[in-house]
Amino acid sequence: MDRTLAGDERTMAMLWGLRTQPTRGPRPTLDLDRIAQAALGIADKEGLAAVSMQRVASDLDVTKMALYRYVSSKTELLAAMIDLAIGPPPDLSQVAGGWRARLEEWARLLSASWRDHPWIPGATMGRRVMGPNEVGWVEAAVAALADTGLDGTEQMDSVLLMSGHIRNTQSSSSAGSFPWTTDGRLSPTLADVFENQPERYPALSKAISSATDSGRREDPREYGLRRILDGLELVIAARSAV
Amino acid sequence: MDRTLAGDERTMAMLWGLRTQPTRGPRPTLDLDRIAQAALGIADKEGLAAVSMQRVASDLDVTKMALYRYVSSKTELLAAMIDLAIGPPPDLSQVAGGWRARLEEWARLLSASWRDHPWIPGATMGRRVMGPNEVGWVEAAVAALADTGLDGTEQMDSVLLMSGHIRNTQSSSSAGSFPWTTDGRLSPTLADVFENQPERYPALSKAISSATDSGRREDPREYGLRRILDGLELVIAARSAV
DNA sequence: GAGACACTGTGTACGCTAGACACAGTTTGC
DNA sequence: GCAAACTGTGTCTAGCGTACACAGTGTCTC
Repeated sequence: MDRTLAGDERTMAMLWGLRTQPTRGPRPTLDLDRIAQAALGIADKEGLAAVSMQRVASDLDVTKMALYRYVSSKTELLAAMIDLAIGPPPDLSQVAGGWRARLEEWARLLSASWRDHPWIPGATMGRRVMGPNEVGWVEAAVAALADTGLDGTEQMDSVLLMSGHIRNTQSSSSAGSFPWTTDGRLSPTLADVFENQPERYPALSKAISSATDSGRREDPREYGLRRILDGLELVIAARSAV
Repeated sequence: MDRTLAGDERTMAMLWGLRTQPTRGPRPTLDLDRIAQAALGIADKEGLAAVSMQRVASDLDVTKMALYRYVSSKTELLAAMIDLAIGPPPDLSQVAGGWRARLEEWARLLSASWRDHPWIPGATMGRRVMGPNEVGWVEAAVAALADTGLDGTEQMDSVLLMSGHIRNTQSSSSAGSFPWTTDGRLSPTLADVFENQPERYPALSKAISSATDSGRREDPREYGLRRILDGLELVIAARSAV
């Protein structure tokens, strides 16, 4: 079990399948994949908060302490669950249209994949350990930028920018707008502020009323994505002009 | 205390100072602001996880149940703490250079403000209620875009894009790069993969080695910000050309 | 002034969490 | 055959958010 490894490195070894499995002892009734699968099912159906060691264990008909034979902490279980949920990366090499079309497809696929796992944005904030699937998605996007003239740092920063945008627009609500909304509608308190005290937030009040007037509700994710890709196109054009 | 209001609306009423304070009864020893301040101090010094009702209460020399006289749940306390941490929005009207210079300044100020509260990105994911300060920051950014020809929806989506980027690059690490790092360094396991099995992630391996070679570590936040602003500039130019 | 009322902070209790540890049972290598 | 290594279980602790009953305190009404 490589108990000598501490924390992150132990988790890395698990995620990347570097565990040496024992020869002696009783046959394990579980394996890491079944555990991660069970946790994933709970998270998808009932939300991330419903995933407790107890709950996962009971779904697998074992006691919660049995899980600790396969996973050193809940954090580690979540890491396994996240990489399982992210799933294998796509192959974009057949997408026609150059880097931009590939990144668009990449974003579309990533977003679609996350739609089934709405807890992912929240779970993938902060410091954590990446699994092979997640790195694979990064690889796919970086590969799309390989021949653009961007250097390695720029390629990775571009992917970081893209994936961050997907995460943001996936999370803040299912529609992906500001979190002042319940079901896409303004809270009564805020609606009152914008309507009856427009001088408090003049630009915002105006923007909101013009937005509700026109009604043409474009997807904030698409909007942001287009801006980002436009921005990338500029720097890429600059690089290849040199 | 407006007990009739449920959940979010109750929290809104608190954040926006719409609570009717009672006349009878003993003098309260606390007030919402002191509680939020105490919670904020704990979060800044010891992280968001250290903020428990017990801990906040003991810092204020009361029992934890006393806090529930001022706050209906921990979620509500966090909302108050977040808006306090975000702080009053800046006045950008004196910034010269048009919308782009204003948004750059806005991003710089927001990022600087969040630097003292590294827990904010994680705490502001998911669904929640916005306070007056947070709305004020949005107002400041929307105001910068008021005369650009963008419609209300586009203005708000642009601000969402900007703030999301700040949050992403603030959180994933203090340096703001991919979360495969401990102290900005690759984990031994990943370093091994990229060095000894470059065929597994060819584009990424190449990008990483070229990045470490050049060493010119540009800030991923600045990089992304520039791309976003460039993208916005394009659409704004298109709007004003019409 | 007397009482009702509304509010205060406290103490106790409940169900939940992650995880440490000791233990008995099972499989394998020597 | 026996020791070593591993399994799942049961028990335990410390902590969490929060519901609820309670005694004390201030004010408003009569």
